[in-house]
Amino acid sequence: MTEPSISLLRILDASERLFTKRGYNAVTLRDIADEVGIRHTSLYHHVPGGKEELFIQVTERHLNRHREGMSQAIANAKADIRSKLCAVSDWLLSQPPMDLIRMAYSDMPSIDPKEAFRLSQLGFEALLMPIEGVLHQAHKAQEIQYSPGGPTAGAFLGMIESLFAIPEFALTKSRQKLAYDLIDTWLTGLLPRS
Amino acid sequence: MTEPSISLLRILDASERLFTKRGYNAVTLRDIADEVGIRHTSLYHHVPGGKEELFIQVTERHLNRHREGMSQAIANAKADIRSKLCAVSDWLLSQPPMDLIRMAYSDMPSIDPKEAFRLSQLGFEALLMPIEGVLHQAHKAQEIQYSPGGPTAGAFLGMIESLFAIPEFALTKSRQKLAYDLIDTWLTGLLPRS
DNA sequence: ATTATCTATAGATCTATAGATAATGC
DNA sequence: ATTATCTATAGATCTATAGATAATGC
Repeated sequence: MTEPSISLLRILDASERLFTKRGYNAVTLRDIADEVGIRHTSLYHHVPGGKEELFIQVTERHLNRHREGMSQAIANAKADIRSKLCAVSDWLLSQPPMDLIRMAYSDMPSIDPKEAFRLSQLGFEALLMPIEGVLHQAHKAQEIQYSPGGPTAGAFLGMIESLFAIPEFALTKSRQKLAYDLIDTWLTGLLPRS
Repeated sequence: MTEPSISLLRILDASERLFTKRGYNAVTLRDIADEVGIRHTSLYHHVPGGKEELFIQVTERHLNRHREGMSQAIANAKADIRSKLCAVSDWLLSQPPMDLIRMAYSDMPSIDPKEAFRLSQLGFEALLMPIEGVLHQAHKAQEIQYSPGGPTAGAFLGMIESLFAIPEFALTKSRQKLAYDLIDTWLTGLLPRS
């Protein structure tokens, strides 16, 4: 594992910004090169595989960071379920939107199926498994009612990510605070507690 | 308002299938023409504005159908909040995934900003307003606790749409049933009711 | 006569390669 | 000497237009 050069890092960072924002197909090598400040042909010196390899490297790196960030957030949070979920939410909102539906329906069909499968797997491990773990833990501690292996972890992710659909100018509170409200509601329920 | 011809309808249907599935940038006019069974140049006879007009027409039509379908679902459901939300969920799952994040970050930046704004507005009216209405109604009837104008409606949408991220082969139950479970949890809360 | 499709083609853009030139490291 | 960038260019693909040909409606 050799250290990536500064140039490569700048390329990966720019690619990540663009790919995560607009998706694989809406980004061109020119866009990336422009953002780095070089000609687009120079990208091939660092990433011979071109656009597809760039996307795969960047997505893999991003998902690994997510796995790391999620487990850190969970480990450092207080033991109760609310603290854990808020920590996960903080982490998710600190990163660019992670749109699993776009990944599955739009990005992945455009790349090599084998790599697509591997990345999907990694996405599952990095994003859903940690949440599932938190819920499972709380379930074992009899803190919550919940049936494992269901759609709950994915739904939590979708709920938090939905905050990215609110445009900046329409935000009255920070996304973080909105997320905490959502988590509280999710824990206690919409129905009044007699 | 003249009736659209059969050919135009087939073109719009094919476009809608492809655009909703893969997004604006991942679909080419060739893809659409292939699915219809004509040459891609023939599309211009029906839609002179080309790809962009096609996308706008199709998205507008889809969102109008959503507005109609949502309000129908809500109107026909029983009066209690759970029935209303389940009806909304049934409707949403009967349609292709509606990925608001992809729309906002990937599709919309690729088209005329004025049209993008109009479509976003329409999306808000068609999808979020009806859900907001259901919550508001239930709040007035003192059925639920909830603060209007917040992220709740969007979160509900994100939660239901998250079920589309589960691949077909991984589904143990139908998406519909998974959705009902999510709604129940959302209403009563994860925390045990004493 | 009108409507719908086709062929041929222009022009733009995109990914990618080859080889020349500049910058950097010993 | 090696590494990173550039210029020039090939080849593919995409959107779009013009004008010919076929199908349809009166």
